[in-house]
Amino acid sequence: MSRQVLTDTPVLETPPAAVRAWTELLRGHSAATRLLSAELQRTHCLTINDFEALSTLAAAEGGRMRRVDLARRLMLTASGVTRLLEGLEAAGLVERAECPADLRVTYAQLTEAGREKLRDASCGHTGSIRTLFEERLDEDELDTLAELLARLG
Amino acid sequence: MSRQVLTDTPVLETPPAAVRAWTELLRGHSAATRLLSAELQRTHCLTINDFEALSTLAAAEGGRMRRVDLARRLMLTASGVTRLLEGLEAAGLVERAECPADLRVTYAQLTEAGREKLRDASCGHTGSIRTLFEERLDEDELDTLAELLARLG
DNA sequence: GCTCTACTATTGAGTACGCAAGCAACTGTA
DNA sequence: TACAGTTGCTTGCGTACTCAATAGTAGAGC
Repeated sequence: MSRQVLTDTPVLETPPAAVRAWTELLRGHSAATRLLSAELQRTHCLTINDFEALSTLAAAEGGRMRRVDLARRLMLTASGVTRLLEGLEAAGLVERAECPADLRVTYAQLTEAGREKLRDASCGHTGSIRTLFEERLDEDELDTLAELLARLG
Repeated sequence: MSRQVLTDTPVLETPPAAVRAWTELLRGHSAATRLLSAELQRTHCLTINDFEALSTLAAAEGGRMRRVDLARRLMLTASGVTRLLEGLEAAGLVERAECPADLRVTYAQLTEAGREKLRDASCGHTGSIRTLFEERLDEDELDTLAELLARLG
């Protein structure tokens, strides 16, 4: 059996731009997530998705959304949203509301406590986000980044 | 107790660019990850991190890295890498190698089977990535995206 | 030589998802 | 009215992580 040949790697010398973008997306997401998640957990006992859910509901008309729409918005599966809302309901931040027009659907309804929790957490969390991103990218770059990423959804 | 006041939301009308970039990062990552992960799992029984680990090792000198360096590269914790490599070792794709100079460290060493698995999976996975990204962004935009994301790590 | 601190790696416990399967309610077709 | 297909939601189960605690090793200061 011959020893390992000395060629370093069978991989292309310069990977396609798409692959670089993908690996940087993975790394960037991990880095940002780890930092912001730890901060949010420490200061307000919320996960990132908890916060995103509260914030999405707050922006929705009447502070309510069908669970399935919330799932799509947060890029979760239906079961993912069930589990996420379990926690928020247990904490009294969100409650269930029926839909008289369609008995299959139940709304996720932001409570007053939820709105308050969001107000409390919002300022600090937004601050963390801005610190992280604005330290590294200027305003134009952030716009560009947001616009390019949006096209992946 | 008064009825809910009619103001729609207490949130700023236009969120700062950093916040938009962050939420689009979350959404873009979810969308891309779900798609590519399902594909890779289906075609080669690998998770995204399995693939990234193999590919990172293949690009490293001698096909080996200290576990702690691999962790940093993949944006995982030390324990995360232990668990990830457990699976790859069990599958015979990676093996342990001692470091005579420092008894604390053990290398993760790509095996020939691992190199082969990577070759098998590489083409299809790269294809999926390119399809996903190049359908939505052109070459310049991909470069820009990669560069901007890289600054978050 | 010793001691103290820092680093590498593993393990146990807990968590946040996803997928597959299932139930109930709606919709369209005949 | 009856039946098939779709949609909204939940549940059981598996998995890929994390953090906290632990053990062994290295290196620096004395």
